[in-house]
Amino acid sequence: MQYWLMKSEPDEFSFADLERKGREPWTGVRNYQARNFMRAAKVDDIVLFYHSNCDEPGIAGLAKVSKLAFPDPTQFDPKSDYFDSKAKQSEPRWFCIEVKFYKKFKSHIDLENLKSNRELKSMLIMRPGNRLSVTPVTAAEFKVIQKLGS
DNA sequence: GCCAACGTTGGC
DNA sequence: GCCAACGTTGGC
Repeated sequence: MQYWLMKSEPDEFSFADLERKGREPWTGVRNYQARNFMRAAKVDDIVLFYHSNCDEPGIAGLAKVSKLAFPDPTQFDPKSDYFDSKAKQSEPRWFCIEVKFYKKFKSHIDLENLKSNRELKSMLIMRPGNRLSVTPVTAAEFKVIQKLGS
């Protein structure tokens, strides 16, 4: 059982969108390290849903991995923003997982709150300039965050 | 909209 | 395989 933090711009796809839809394929990740993390994710792993590049950056709630990594279909779609001309059906470059809505926090945990917590200093998300859209979270960090959200 | 951080590209 | 140039991310 692993914990992951996944970023999304709420203008594109928000936690509320996930709640409404129930589940969503996490397509469009075009970074090798993030891709590798997704390939390591297992069904029922917990996902912290992070809102980035918005008025209130922070963790909006929890999701769960509902499907193991599979080839991201958007890489083969010339009409998609995420089209990759170098990807082949026989040799996909990019993968995605499916996530499903799990739980809302009582309160949105804003970035300021995360930053002020000493126990969360180690989180990758706290590193300045960190751009990874999928990062692992430790059980200890998760515990602290869960407390902040309840 | 600014800008620091950092991943990727491509010429050599 | 180095590294400068370039593009993107994301908080502010």
